[in-house]
Amino acid sequence: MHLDVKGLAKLHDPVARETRVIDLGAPCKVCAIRHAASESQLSEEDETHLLSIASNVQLASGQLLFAESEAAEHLYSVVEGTMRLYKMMPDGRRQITGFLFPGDFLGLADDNVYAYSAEAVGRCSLYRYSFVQLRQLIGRYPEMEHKLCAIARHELAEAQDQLLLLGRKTARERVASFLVMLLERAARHGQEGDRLTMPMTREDIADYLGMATETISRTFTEFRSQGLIATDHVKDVTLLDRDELETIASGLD
Amino acid sequence: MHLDVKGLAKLHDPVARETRVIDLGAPCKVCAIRHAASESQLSEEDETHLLSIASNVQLASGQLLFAESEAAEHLYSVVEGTMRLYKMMPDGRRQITGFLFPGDFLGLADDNVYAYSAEAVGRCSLYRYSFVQLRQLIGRYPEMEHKLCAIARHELAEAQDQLLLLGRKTARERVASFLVMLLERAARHGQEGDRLTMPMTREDIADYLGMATETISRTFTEFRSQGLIATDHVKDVTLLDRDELETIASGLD
DNA sequence: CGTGAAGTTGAGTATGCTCAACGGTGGTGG
DNA sequence: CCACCACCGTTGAGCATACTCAACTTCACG
Repeated sequence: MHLDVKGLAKLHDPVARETRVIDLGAPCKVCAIRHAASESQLSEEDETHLLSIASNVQLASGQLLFAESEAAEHLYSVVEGTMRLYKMMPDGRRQITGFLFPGDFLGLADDNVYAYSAEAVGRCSLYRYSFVQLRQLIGRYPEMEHKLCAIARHELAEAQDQLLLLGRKTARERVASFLVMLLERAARHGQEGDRLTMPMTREDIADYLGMATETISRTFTEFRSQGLIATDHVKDVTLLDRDELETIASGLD
Repeated sequence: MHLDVKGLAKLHDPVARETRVIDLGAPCKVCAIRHAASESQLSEEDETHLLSIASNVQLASGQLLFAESEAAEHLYSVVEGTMRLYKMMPDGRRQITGFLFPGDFLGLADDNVYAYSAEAVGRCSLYRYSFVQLRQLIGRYPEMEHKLCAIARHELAEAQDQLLLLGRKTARERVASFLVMLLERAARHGQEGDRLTMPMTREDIADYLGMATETISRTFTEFRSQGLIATDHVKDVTLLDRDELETIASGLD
């Protein structure tokens, strides 16, 4: 089905792994707090508690943050940039389980082992929280556990939507769902209008939607020729007929 | 791709919804506690706390417990029988997001709304815990929130495995994965050996693996003719070559 | 302006779906 | 207890969707 030989190369050609970690000094804190708080769903108070144990991590484009089945020692939140989470099969087939944007958390692990690998899509800045310190923090502020639980439940709901997409939707429906989802996400983060920027490659999108890159390309072209979208640049899309795209996404076309 | 017209009928033909709810009297408690505790991953102490707010629900075969996007008022755990969780598309396409067995929890909701519908595969017995009382319980025993969080994280990890299956695995790989997963589950619940019983129909399996029932059938036949499995009855399978099935499941065949 | 990666387009094909017929099985009622 | 019936499962034939392979174009970056 997908004997992607290029994938094999990727497996054995990881981008160097040293991460630039910066302990947050007082001045950095102030400007960074506002940014993170405005994006995430946490209360400002929780943000402040979390930041007290945070350090900052900078990733180069394509750099690996952690790998699947590694011991999970840190929780992360995205400050700036986009992350991709994925699982690999031994022959190089890849399934991207999610894209993360500023305010999103990653690293919640089952059995203290990461369930997926995490890589930076472009340059990326994150906060890092050690689980050890996090547990102490929860000891003092038990309601923070509830927030973590809410994050996990939210991720779970998103994963289940994706199960429906991968198991039962057609190519058109998948791409339409993807576009609508990205636009909703952008709106939730304050971006108004029908334009959106997709920082990831066609291959990333393909591996997220369970398709081949060529089919992604063809579907974009089809949508363009039907007046549903316009692409100023390859990665900048305008949703010209959002209603129709939502109809397609839900399978009613 | 999947314009299943029969599905439409199903949509409007729900099994009656009255659930038999039994408040647990003292004698019932004693025998039931042991059963639930032996199956679930919770400590006996947590079990006891939970049971103090539990009532028992009995479902007939095919009966709906709750529907997607309904207000979530109760958490449930399976005592006996099998549950299927699923999402539907407007035209009747269905994606089963999971099968649940004794000891499993269901009903953890994002935004206080169920993310999926839940139905009994055969006759089914469950415990029901109201979220209101659960919150009080957590107030007294805060570490119980941590257990709920662990359940959510575990569900999340399982959903992500399923994403890889649905997005990137072939028919053979999906069915092999399914069989191996069921056997591991049976083993975790104390069932030894290579035999397992699948209480769900081929259609259920198909909707879980993102395939057509015919392809499920054909794949079982193929596995049988290759000496990988034996089927005494349609729903009773013996895994004759578990190693090979695991190899196929992971994509190395 | 050159080079390599990313994206698009085309042609042919394979995997798994649809439609259809048939066989088995389990549950119900006579 | 047996017979019937509906549902479930299996098998076959043909086909559609989306994949593979390949060539070409565009874009980003030095």
